[in-house]
Amino acid sequence: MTPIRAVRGMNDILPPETALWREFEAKVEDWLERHGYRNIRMPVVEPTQLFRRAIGEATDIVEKEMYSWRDELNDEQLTLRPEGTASCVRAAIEHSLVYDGPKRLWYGGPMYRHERPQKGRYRQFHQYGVEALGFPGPDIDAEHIAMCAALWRELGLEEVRLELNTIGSSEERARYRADLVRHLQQHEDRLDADARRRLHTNPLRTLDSKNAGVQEVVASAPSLMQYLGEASLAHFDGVKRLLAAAGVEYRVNPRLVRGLDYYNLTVFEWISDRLGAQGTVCGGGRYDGLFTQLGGKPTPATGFAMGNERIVALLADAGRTPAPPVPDAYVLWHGEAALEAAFRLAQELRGHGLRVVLHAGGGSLKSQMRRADASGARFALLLGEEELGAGEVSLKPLREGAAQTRHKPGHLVNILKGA
RNA sequence: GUGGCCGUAGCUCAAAGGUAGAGUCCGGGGUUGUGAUCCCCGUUGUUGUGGGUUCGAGUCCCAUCGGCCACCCCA
Repeated sequence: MTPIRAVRGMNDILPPETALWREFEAKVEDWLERHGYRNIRMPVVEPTQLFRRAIGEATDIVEKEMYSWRDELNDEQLTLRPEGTASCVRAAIEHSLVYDGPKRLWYGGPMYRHERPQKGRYRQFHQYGVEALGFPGPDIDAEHIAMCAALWRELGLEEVRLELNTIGSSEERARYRADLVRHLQQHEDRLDADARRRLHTNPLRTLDSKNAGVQEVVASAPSLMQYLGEASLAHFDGVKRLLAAAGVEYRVNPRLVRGLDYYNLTVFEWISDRLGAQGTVCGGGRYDGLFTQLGGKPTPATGFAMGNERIVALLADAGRTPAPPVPDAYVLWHGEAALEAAFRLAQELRGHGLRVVLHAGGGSLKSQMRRADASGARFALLLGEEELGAGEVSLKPLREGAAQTRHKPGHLVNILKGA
């Protein structure tokens, strides 16, 4: 019988790597709560229409990367969420979360995109998402960026750098878009297939094309910055000023555009050079239009998401794997009669808050001892050895080579706790 | 979705068309300080899968699945 394998691009995360994940998650969630963000949890499955409306029909995600199907029982079109912002805003509208004022929210969990797997890109991957709903000013944009900077510092990731841009309002973008399309069409012979296809669907995306010929055409194209009005420029200035005040370094990248249609004004990306082609560790920006796009009241908002696999990869790369928890005692037993006593002893010690591993299965005393040593436990407790008196337990320190001693079970708690 | 490289024991890797191996791990035993080191013995494979070429295929060819990398895209 051929064994069943995991679905392509969807990975098991195994010990000891899970220890690194849990440490990362604990640090991130502490950091979020410290910044005043509260946890929200949304379903993994949403109506397909949510993402079509929020992310945009002409985006790669909606065009070809969503896990979508028809639930025949209810005749509904459903989709495994490819990102979290749409769900979060949907929930905010559905439950009138901003009715009594703006909200700072965070969530975490798996996202699904049907892409070809490669390093740092998987079909099921994990994100932490952070959304600030109902805040209009550049201060909240800067807060998001600055809190990221703080997180990288706390995680010890010094090499992550910030790229920043503004993409203006939808009106400004529309005017720019028309001129950009005109320019691209004048040089259509030098565009690649992708750029041509996007001419009428998503021309802004050609700005960050890696194709050399396309780059030349883009270099001579008008710049979006020239189309920005006073309000947009002031917003961008506000963000930059606060970042400077907070000592956050950034590089303005005028070609930085986002792959999701809901963004406006501020957009940013945190990038590492140590991850190969998938270097973006965190990305986000402002999305003032999304609430109305999804049928809610006009509500300004900003947010960002980080790719957990990529960040954990950076942590692992830096050799930051935490030591596994060390048991206080490993209980061995010699003979069936001793198993019962060992079982009871282990239970009792655990009841006192001690970490106790009971040897399972048989094996020679030597192999049991090897297990005890491999477990990292501080002490081995042996029951049922011939030289021991009735009810006695032999206690052997595994670390510092001290002599082994004999005890009644009642004394062990104090010894193990005191040591 | 397109292209390049790669799939041999649980893990790390040998075997350049001619009997599938080593280290590690795991199990048993010996030395020992009932643990480490050291010594002896033992288990582990449809060589990813399916076809083909050949007297003979882990090795060559085709397909397929999976992995890695790049394009693409994004977190």
